[in-house]
Amino acid sequence: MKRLGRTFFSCDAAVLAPALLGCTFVRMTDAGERLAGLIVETEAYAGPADQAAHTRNGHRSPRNEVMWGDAGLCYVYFTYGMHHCMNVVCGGVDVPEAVLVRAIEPVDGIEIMRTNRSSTATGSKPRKHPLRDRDLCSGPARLCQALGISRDENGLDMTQSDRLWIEPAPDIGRGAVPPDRIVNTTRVGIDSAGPEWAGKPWRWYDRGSAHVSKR
DNA sequence: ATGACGATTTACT
DNA sequence: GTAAATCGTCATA
Repeated sequence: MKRLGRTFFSCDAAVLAPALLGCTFVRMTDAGERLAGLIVETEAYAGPADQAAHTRNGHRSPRNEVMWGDAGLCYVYFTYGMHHCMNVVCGGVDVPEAVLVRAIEPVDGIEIMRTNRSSTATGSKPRKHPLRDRDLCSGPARLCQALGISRDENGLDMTQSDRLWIEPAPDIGRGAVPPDRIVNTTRVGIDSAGPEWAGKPWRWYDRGSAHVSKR
C-alpha cells in the first residue's frame, strides 16, 4: 500500500494543508480493521509567529512537544475537557508547524465509525434523529471520535506507523480536488488570537463535499 | 494553590 | 441564536 513519506510533509503548513485535500487518511484499529476517509477540510498552524498556534511565541511544553518533531508525526491534543483533535506535523525538526485535519469523508469502516459516534459510545443523550453519515467525521473532534483517535496516537510517525498513515490522492501533484472546488478562507475557533491572525486565510476545504465541518 | 480558558460539540430556547 | 459539558494546561501568586 502506498503512503505519503517524509518529503511530502516537509514543507510549510500553508503548503501542506491544501495538498492534503483528496488524500486518504487511514487508521488501523487494534482489531485490524481499516478506518479510512478522504480529507476534505484542513487548517494550517504556522510556527512561533502564529498567535493561534499552540507554539505561539516559541512556546514548548510536554503537550505540544510533538509539534517540534519531524514532519509526518501525528500531533493529538485534548481540549475542552472532552475532545481530541488531530494534526499532521510538518516543517521539520525544531520547526513547529502542523496541519489540523478538520474533516474527512468516510470511505472504509463506516459501520465502526457509526458505532464509535453513537450516543451510547459517546455518553451523550440518545439522538432524536439517526446520525447522518455527513456528521460522522465533519469536525476535528468528531473525526477523532469516529476513528478512535486519542492521546495514545500522539507522536506516531505516519510515514512508518502500522496504525496511522496517509495515502496519496490519485492524481497527486495536480491535485485530486479540482482547484475550482477548493475554498480558501479563515480558520475556525481562534478569534482570541486577534484579528491579524484570525484573519489569515489558512483554512481549506472542498466546496463539493457534504462532509466539511462548516459551510 | 488557584483561576481562567480552550484549534469543540451537543442540547436547548 | 445561547449555554452547558468538563478537565488538562498555563499564567499568576
